[in-house]
Amino acid sequence: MIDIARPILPGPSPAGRSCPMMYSTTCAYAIRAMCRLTVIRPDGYVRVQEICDGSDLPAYFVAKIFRDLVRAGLLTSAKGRGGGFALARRPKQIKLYDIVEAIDGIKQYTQCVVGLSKCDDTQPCPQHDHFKPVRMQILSYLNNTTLDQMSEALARKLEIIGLTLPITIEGKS
Amino acid sequence: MIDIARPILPGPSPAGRSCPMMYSTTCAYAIRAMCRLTVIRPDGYVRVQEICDGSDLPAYFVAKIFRDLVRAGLLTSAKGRGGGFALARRPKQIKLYDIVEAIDGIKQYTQCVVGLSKCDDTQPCPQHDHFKPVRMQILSYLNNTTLDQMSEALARKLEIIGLTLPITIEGKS
DNA sequence: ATGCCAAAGGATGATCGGATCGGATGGTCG
DNA sequence: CGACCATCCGATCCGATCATCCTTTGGCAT
Repeated sequence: MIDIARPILPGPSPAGRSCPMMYSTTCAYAIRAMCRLTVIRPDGYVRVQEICDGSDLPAYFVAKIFRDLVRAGLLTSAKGRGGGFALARRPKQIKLYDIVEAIDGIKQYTQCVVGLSKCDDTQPCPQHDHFKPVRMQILSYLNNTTLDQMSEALARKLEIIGLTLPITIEGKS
Repeated sequence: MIDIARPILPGPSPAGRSCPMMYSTTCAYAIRAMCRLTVIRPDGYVRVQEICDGSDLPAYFVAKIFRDLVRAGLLTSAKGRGGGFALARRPKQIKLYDIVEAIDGIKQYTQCVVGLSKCDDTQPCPQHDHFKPVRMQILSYLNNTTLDQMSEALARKLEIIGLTLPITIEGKS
């Protein structure tokens, strides 16, 4: 089994909140789960359980997240035997940006870093100008990274360490 | 009074969590409050109330945050009349990195973006490699931005829009 | 010394995101 | 048709974060 540690340890943390740097925990789950789905079967339905097996991804929660992704148009779903979730588009056509937009929204990437909603107009913001290039690079990263690339990277790494996801076609686990 | 909107509107948000992009809400408060402190009086004690007046900064909460910053060695404090909080070092010597480290911690900037604690060793991570340059730029931003610069920018913007912080020396509000 | 003042600290409540569960819905296959 | 299967949906629990209040501590000035 894959020994993937928990997202961010709560811990005692004299200094350190559990807030991730860029993605919410939910969004990180979404990204990882979609990558695994793509690796397992990029063009067919995959059950949630199949995706989460052998990882620390919480199946119930991933199912809920996937529902949101269906509404967002990134996934399709099918009930009943042989059902599950499938990509709505080709992996190359799904950008990291799309996933983040669907789950976390993109307001935070257009808003002020320190949380002032109108720092570019009349509201003073201590770092708006300096931060702009950083923000640009992040957005560029989100826009230029595709599910195709990410799942490719994941597959390669899994191969290197000698692990395989439960790749099954028309079969059961 | 300054009409500074709340950090991130909760709202109905079909897609969007209230989690800021990089800093926790608490950390954003810390940054803004320290900037205001610096603008008001960079080399003396300033009362919390004085800092928060005319802003949306929650005074009680800022007071609590400042306590942590005292423990972290970024601020000093003095009780009684004429007391308050003061910078422990010159504004040029205080990096944005220091504030973030004290409040949010820096684990998130060294960890994997998708939350895998050991993605660089044996754990597969779908985007570790591609994200590296982005992370580098963010860290560089945090390390090269000083309180001096930020408060300077804040002061300039306040001036442009014709607002002044309650700058009082030895006086009362 | 005494009174005012401001931070220190603890206790508490509100809110939100993360996570779980049970039943409803609807499709598939025999 | 009817049993099974997997998503869908709502309700809910939990913990951390955010925020407030009140009491205590200690320093300054008169």
